[in-house]
Amino acid sequence: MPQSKPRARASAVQSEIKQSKPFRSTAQEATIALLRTASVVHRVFARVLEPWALSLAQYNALRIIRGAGAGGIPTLSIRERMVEEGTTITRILDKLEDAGLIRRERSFPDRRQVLCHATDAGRKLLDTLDPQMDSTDEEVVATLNEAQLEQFIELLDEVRAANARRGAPRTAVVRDAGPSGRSTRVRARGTK
Amino acid sequence: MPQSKPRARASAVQSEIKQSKPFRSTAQEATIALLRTASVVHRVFARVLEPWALSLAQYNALRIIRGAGAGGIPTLSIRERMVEEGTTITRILDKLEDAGLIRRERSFPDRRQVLCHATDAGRKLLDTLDPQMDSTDEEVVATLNEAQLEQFIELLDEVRAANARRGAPRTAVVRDAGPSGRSTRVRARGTK
DNA sequence: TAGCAATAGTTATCATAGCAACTGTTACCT
DNA sequence: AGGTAACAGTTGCTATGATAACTATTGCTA
Repeated sequence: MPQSKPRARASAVQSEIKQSKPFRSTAQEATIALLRTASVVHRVFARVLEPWALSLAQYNALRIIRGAGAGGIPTLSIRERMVEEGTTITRILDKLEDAGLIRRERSFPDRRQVLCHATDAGRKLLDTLDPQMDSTDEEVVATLNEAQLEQFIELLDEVRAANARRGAPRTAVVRDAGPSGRSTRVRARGTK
Repeated sequence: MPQSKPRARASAVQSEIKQSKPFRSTAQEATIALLRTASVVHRVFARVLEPWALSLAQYNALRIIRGAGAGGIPTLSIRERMVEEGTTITRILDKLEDAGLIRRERSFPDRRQVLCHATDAGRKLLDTLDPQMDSTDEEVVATLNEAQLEQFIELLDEVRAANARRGAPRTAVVRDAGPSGRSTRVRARGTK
């Protein structure tokens, strides 16, 4: 892989973070731009949700639960669908339940599962929030035209797909196998 | 910008998070892709740094401090240059100091400032880490060619620039371009 | 059918992000 | 000078993220 070529174009990130020296590579500039941009956009959404005392993670979970409909949805299924596949799903749901936005109940007959349902209050809150969040989506990327948007998504998808394995959260891990080699529990995610 | 048109191309994000319905808009798909991708990439870097018990934020701070050279650098200048412009710079530096990687001292004659310097141990650690981190930068975006990389960076820069104000941390330090040339700290919220 | 592993979820611990309130220091302005 | 505002940085509080250890239930299988 060729290291950075000298770059002609002025760099926004470079001036923003006041680096005197250029990035060591175009690749580095890209990764930094990605992380910085996501950080900024994350805060934009957080600001929108702030008046309702909802975090972005809570909002996402709530939307997933509403999307599941009357049948409810088990806890870990929610986690799989979260935007940031955090491992803290239980506490997020605790908060939503405390706020009266969702309801949880053990499922039958598989009593291991806990099914989550949106309450009327939860659905009502989302009805209020949806238009604002939709607008925010549009505003955040408003500087890009349709073609650029498509490009943007494709580039992001490629990068994410290429790093999905290395960047997967660490989940269930081994309870040491021992010499028998009998019981290696492997990562539930990132296996294929 | 028109709301979502029906989209032909298969969506990676869509299948990953198991949405049954399509995104409500292309804009939404883009914002979700951005946040998800950054989350994955962040973890990739975290994994690389994990053996040294360094967080990505700590690594960035350390690099900034090393870059400042012998003169040292004041605390808040570090924060301005951080990739994620977090407000927790003091505690990040505490950890680096506890680990013996940096040294802090009150500056003279302006005794408000605290200048940070990299120790020999800090510089040595970075010398070890730099090649690995450089490789990781390359690996993360390895699926993109140079032209795509440039595109990627430009799109990210545009989105970030457009949201910089709304997405700024609340106690952001704003270098006011006022005639006096003095810098002023304002609350991001009431500003402009 | 006894034993063990896999699944579903919770809890504990630690580190970090975000905000706001606080201390100490310097600069400005009259 | 003296008062006030601005600056530099720290600390407390709360929320979230990452990981691992734990309980309870179900399923496999020998």
